[in-house]
Amino acid sequence: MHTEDILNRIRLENTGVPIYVQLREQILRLLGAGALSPGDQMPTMREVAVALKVDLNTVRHAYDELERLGAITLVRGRGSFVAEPPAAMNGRAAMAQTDTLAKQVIATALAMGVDPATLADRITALAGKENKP
Amino acid sequence: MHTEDILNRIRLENTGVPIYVQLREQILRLLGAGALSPGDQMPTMREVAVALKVDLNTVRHAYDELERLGAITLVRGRGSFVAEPPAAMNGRAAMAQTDTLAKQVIATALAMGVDPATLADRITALAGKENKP
DNA sequence: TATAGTGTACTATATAATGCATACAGAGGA
DNA sequence: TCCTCTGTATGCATTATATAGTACACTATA
Repeated sequence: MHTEDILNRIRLENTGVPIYVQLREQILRLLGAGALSPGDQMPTMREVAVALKVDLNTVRHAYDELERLGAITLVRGRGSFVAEPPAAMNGRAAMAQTDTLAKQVIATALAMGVDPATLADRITALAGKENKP
Repeated sequence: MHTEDILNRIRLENTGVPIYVQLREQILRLLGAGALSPGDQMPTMREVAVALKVDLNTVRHAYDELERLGAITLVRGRGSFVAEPPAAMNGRAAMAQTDTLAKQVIATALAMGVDPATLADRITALAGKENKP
């Protein structure tokens, strides 16, 4: 809905994982879950830095990677905005890519002793949490 | 099951996550999945270092944390051994583990431009096929 | 006893990450 | 224009991470 949703949902932990990686992953997840729509303004780098009590450069590191991944767009003087979805969603190539990733995930799940079907359910639940009905 | 199972299943990636954290998490998962039984000998620190081409000190960092978490026991001059299961790893932790993997998969999917929900459907479909040989 | 294999413990070096402070440059509104 | 907000860019200090090399302490076995 609003940028506050992003800020309120990010939780930084002390697990040895770099802060900018945690930011990158969690924001990616939130955007995928539909917390913001393409074109919506992202929370300002300074907003994130202040809200999460993290350095501006650390936020910038995360935002830079998000832009490199095509998830957001940085505009000097204006702000950061959610990019259009990667356009790869249509076509046969996308299906092949999805299947490849699916097989990979299944292999990982089996190696971990996790039931793939259960995992799939959780993916659906976590990814669809904030989808607008 | 042998220690080689551990070595063969560990995959280190270039995602900004420290190597010792990747080792810690993946070994934890493998042990939780029953790759080795309590009392079994873990791969030697030097074995891990050589097999994965990382420094002995880095492996030690991971093993130290695994011991601190109660997952393994380090015995000087003899080796490292799988500790008794913390008893908590079987109930709730399994769900948490599934959720963690689900979140990782979602992040990966988004980075690849794949819709998580679509991916979940494909996982269900493909897993159903392969589970009935 | 002697040897090989184990975990343990340092030094040293290089790079990355983080925080803090200080700016600079472009966009947009009063 | 002036002001404020934005992203962008430094410099500096500190800590964390990773690698390399060397050595020590302990265990088990030949």
